[in-house]
Amino acid sequence: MSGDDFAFLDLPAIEAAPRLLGCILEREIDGHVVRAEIVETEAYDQTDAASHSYKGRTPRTDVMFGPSGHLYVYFTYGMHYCCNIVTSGDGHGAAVLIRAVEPLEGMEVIEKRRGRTGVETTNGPAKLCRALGIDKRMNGHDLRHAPLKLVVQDALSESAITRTTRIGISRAIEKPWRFYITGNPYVSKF
DNA sequence: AGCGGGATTTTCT
DNA sequence: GAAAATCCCGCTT
Repeated sequence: MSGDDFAFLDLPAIEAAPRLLGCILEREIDGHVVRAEIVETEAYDQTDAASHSYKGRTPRTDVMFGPSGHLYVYFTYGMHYCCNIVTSGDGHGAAVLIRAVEPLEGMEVIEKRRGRTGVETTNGPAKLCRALGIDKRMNGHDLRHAPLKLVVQDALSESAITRTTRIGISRAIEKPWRFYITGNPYVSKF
């Protein structure tokens, strides 16, 4: 796939989130290539009390208001990074949190970076950032380019996707804006 | 398997 | 000063 593969990221986050399932993150790190399939996502947008962008544009959330297809990385709990893919074009303050990925290539590199094996390497938003070497320096990165690319795949069928409420938030907990590939062992919580 | 607490720092009230 | 889009360890069933 090529060209305007990223066009769907100009849709609202709630529509882009399920569409990102099955897409691949390709990372060049430590002289190796690591590839992982996105298996769990959550949508956040400016009308949403749980979103970092809810209260408007700030230095922290600046990237969420920028062009789609870029990476929004935030730091939390004093030690963890989590990453989002910015959606809906300019000015809307929306993004999709990547909550879990399934390693496809470079598992040795991932396990070494994590100090864990199997599903424990990437079944959570901060875990996968550690595994793929995503931190503050990656904030704002355009996913069209190395060393971290989003490789868009065909949309999964609706029957392969489970939709539920989001995890780890205290506001707008009722919104069913979490999506995951049904039965995938790398999903953070069933 | 499940619960409780600690780590540790940025951001907002 | 408190909360935070979390993770890991240790203790109890």
